[in-house]
Amino acid sequence: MNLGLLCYFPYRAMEARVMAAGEEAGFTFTIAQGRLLARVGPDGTRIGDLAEQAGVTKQTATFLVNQLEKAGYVERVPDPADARARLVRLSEAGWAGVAIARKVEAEVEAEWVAHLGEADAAALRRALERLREVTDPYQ
Amino acid sequence: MNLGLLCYFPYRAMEARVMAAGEEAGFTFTIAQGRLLARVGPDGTRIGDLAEQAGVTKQTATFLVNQLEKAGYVERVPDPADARARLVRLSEAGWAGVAIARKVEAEVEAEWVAHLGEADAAALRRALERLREVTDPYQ
DNA sequence: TGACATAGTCAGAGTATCGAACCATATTGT
DNA sequence: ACAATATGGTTCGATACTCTGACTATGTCA
Repeated sequence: MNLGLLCYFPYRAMEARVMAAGEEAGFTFTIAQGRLLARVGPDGTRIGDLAEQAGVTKQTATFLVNQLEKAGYVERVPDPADARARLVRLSEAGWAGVAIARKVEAEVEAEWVAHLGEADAAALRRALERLREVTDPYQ
Repeated sequence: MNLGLLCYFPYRAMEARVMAAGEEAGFTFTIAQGRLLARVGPDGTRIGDLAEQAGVTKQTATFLVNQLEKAGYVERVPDPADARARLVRLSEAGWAGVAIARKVEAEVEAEWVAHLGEADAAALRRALERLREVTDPYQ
């Protein structure tokens, strides 16, 4: 079993738990929409940056942000730093969704830490952060 | 940054490298097809098991296996243990594709080990394997 | 033997994704 | 200054993926 695939299980489990909690709480966004929504920063994020971080093309990100905007989770505002760009920002409903996601993420992570033990969990985090240096071209 | 998301970067990087190598070598399967192909065991695997491991429904797996079968990467054979079931088995071309994937996986993993150091990489693997116990319902 | 469960497929519809082409604004070189 | 080029984003068209629901065939169990 290669390390990449071993990384897949926690990732998938976390995403499934977060999505289930979102649905439970009445949020209607899809997985693909959620992946973008979770990456919108506190002061807004450009479409292109969302696309890079989520691993999709700009076109796909545009499409998904359109859905999220129609559903009322985000809004587009001009980017004061560049007239070509627009910032995607969370609406109140978007913030509520992200808040639930963060809460569930913390819960799941606590379960994992309990399973691994504090020390091993901390080591895991450090190793993953270092691995990110060579696996995330957009960090 | 939550642990689930930290797991996403290596997973995505590994998949991208493997897919790129496959394309380079003239293989034509898509990402979704590749995810199934990579999970076909040496003696064949049932559609339902492929679906569970890849995280899609049986219907989707049926669809993807149809594509893979048309493309000549797999074949369906009766499961001697259960007349309802059929085993998906790799064809010669399928084996060739998987062989390349395994080779690239090993190369990428070697890069990661070089970056992390032997000891930390081994610890990472152990932690991920233990995490799998609570995040992979189908192990 | 009948009721129920399981493995797989088919059909239909919705969602996601990409490549190509395009517009508007920035940046760069001369 | 200004042409050439790069960048951020969008639209369009085509394709791939995925799901739900309904169905057949076989297995299991009381």
